[in-house]
Amino acid sequence: MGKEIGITVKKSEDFSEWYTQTVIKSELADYAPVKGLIVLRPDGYSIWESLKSSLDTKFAATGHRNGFLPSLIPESLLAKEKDHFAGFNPEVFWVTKSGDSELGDRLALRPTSETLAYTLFSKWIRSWRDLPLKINFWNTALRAEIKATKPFLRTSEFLWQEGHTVHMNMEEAEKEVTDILSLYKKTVEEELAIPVITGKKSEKEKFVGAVYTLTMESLMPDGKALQMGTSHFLGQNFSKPFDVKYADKENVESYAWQTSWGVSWRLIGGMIMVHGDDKGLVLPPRVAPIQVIIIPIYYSDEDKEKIQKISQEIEEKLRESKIRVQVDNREQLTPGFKFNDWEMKGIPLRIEIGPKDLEKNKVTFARRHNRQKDDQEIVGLVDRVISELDKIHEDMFADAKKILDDKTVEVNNYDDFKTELEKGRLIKAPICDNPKCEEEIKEETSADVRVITENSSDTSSKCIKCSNQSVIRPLFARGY
RNA sequence: GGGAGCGUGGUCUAGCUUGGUAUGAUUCUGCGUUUGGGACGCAGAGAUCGCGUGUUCGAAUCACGCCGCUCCCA
Repeated sequence: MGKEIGITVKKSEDFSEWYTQTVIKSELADYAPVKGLIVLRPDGYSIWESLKSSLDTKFAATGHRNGFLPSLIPESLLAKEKDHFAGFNPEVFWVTKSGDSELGDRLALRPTSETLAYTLFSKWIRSWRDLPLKINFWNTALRAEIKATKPFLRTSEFLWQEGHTVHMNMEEAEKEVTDILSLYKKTVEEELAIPVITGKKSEKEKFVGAVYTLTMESLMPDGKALQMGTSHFLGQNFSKPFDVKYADKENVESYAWQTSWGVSWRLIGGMIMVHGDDKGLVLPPRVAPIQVIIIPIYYSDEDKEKIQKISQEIEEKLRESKIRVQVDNREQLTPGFKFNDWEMKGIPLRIEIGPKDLEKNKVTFARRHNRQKDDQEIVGLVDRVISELDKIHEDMFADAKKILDDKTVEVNNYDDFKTELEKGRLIKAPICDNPKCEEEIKEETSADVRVITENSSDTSSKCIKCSNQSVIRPLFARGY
């Protein structure tokens, strides 16, 4: 008995079902009453807040400020940049009525805010003294997902941040795009312990309306790549239709150079997939809503009093050192149940305190990520908890990095390409500069160019599709 | 775009073929005993059987329509 309480499938056997159960049962999120929408519960939101605060600190340090935009965009605005509109139109939710009366201009529930923000930018920017303009918005975007929805990965409304900047020249804008990508990479690696590969998107996969898109990608355990964040160099593609102009020092008007970039709660989905196991969630310590859970164990009233007292003392000390800690004092549950419960919820470090430990002036550490247990002296405990949490983070990152490295392979022909793809690999393969080849590969294998890394030019191989001389060696995979 | 499955207390589920307002477990509440890897006893709570229409004396069950959810493949 009891086995049905936790996750009922193995991660390696039914990944999709495992993912859904883990999200719901660990109480990160739940389904909303509308298809394709989810509700973030406090544990899920807490992770998002950690990411938000980490990003906000970095944004502020690089001169960005936060603002807020409305969620409705008139159709006339959204349609101003043609490619952009064509790209987003199929998944736009339209508001056509207020009460019973039809609206004149349909209103879009923002799928992204470029058009709205840039209308404002053209009002705000007059001279070179107004630049650079660096603004970020924490909000949600709505993109209708009719089929194949999945919590955090593919939902019709998602939490994200979208940054928008305006610069005097191309160099500065391009530097911004690169800086943001490395800021993203740092955040994902240092907060979520997820290794990523950075580079450029292909022409085919770039953001509609951008000159080029930088991306960071990671590989999930089911062999699909997940785009974890993007940073777009927009050039003057938007400043022209939206009239974002400034007067330079010689009072000559020119169009500004722009960027936009974003990460979403998809990062949480990636974190669940990369680190989770058959027992459920495994949380990276730095974003865990609870980092340390203390389980008091006792048999007699006498023990109970003693152990609750020491548990509380340890809790207070840890809390003084800014560790997110909680004592599980639920009396109706046995320690065994609590162990399983907190493991399903992914709490990185569990401290068990019972009579046997106290006799030795010790407590027991149980680590979630590798399930190792050992004794620890109570003296100096706080310092050891702090270093243990750091070590857990490093371990988790190293494990994930090893898997990513092991699963990244190079091939030189189409047959090997297909074989490796079936094994769920991230594949480095040479292709020519004919966009048709990329397209046909996608049609035939459903794998696409995920990222073109730096130094990936390769003119000495043959395109895996047409056998003509290759140009680059990008990374391919099936994507989410 | 194509296909499959499902909808019954909070959760999982029996019943549906062969119509008679619902089975069991878990959860929840109270009391007591318990507590080192998913404890137990007793008492109690909790369901317009996804929605609508029809057939019928009577519908979870039959018919038709609708809605929703999940999964798989392109």
